[in-house]
Amino acid sequence: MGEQTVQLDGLDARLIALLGTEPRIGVLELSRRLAVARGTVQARLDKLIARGAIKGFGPEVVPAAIGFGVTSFVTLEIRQRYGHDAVAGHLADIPEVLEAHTITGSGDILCRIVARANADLQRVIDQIVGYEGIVRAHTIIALAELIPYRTAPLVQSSYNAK
Amino acid sequence: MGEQTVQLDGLDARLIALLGTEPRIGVLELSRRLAVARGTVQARLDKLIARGAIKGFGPEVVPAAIGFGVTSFVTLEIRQRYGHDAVAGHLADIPEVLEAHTITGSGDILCRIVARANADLQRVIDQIVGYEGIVRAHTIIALAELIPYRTAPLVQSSYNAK
DNA sequence: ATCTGTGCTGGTCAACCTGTGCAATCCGTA
DNA sequence: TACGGATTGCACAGGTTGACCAGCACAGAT
Repeated sequence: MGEQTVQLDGLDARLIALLGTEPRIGVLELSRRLAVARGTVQARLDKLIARGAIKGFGPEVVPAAIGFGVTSFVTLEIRQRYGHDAVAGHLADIPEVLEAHTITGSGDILCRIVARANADLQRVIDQIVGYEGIVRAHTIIALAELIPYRTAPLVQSSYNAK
Repeated sequence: MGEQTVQLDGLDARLIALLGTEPRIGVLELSRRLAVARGTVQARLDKLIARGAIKGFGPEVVPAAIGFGVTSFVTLEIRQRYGHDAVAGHLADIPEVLEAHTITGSGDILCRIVARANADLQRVIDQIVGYEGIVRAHTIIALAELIPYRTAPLVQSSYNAK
């Protein structure tokens, strides 16, 4: 359940866009801005959440703002017989690992790491490769954020107009 | 303003954690769960937001749930004289580009791309490399999400206990 | 043409929450 | 000991929520 895909329409898209710009807004205010009935907004929101299109409204913590100014992408090569899951478990224990994916191509896992500074990044990477299931790590440091993570344009482009 | 770093304490961390698990919760309910006064919760939240530690409470849209099941990481090599900004502008026009960073090492820009399917990914990449400022693209496809994007463990580990 | 399910509308209701202001209290530091 | 900053408890008015309902419009099925 929830793993299906949802086809958005214009109202859904406007709703998400509006919530994106003014997140703490209420359902009533949303209905006013969108010029629809309050119940409609409630129903749409419920549906989007129920179907998994919207995961949640969690506070978006900015790592850089709480002292983790260095972002890096690390490609890991793993010892196959250990399996991805075991390695994933190891990575999950390290708070600085913000996400991890298995990937195609050279390297087996790509993960996003943050650290307080370059020297601190070294510590984190040492911690990662300290696990015997990991053979090697290739580190790429992010210098500047050209496009911060966003989904708004995607939402806008993804609905088929009524 | 907002680009400084904030030192969290235990209450901040608990507050963020609680908001993470139950995002639609109100300030009053938060204060009850944390066993502090409502005004304190409000003050803390305001401060966290004002200092940039929390960027917002936007709806977290799941690309996979609205039809974009393929995630990939693309490394771009650019023609230096065009400059990063021009390329960033081009990338920003493509909705499927969810984020982009300048990076160290081989390649100049790393970006995260989603697409409806592998064939669709080809279309998006063609669109990206169609710009003359971009020399080459190396594509890595994400097969599975071992660790979905998270900041909770980071927040937990980042405060110095009172 | 009629029926039917679905979604939207506009309205009501009681209960609750928010934003705001204020005086009192606590606590670390000068 | 005195000060400033943070926290607490309390109060108020106004707005919001969740739940409900009847009416209506529309598309598809009969």
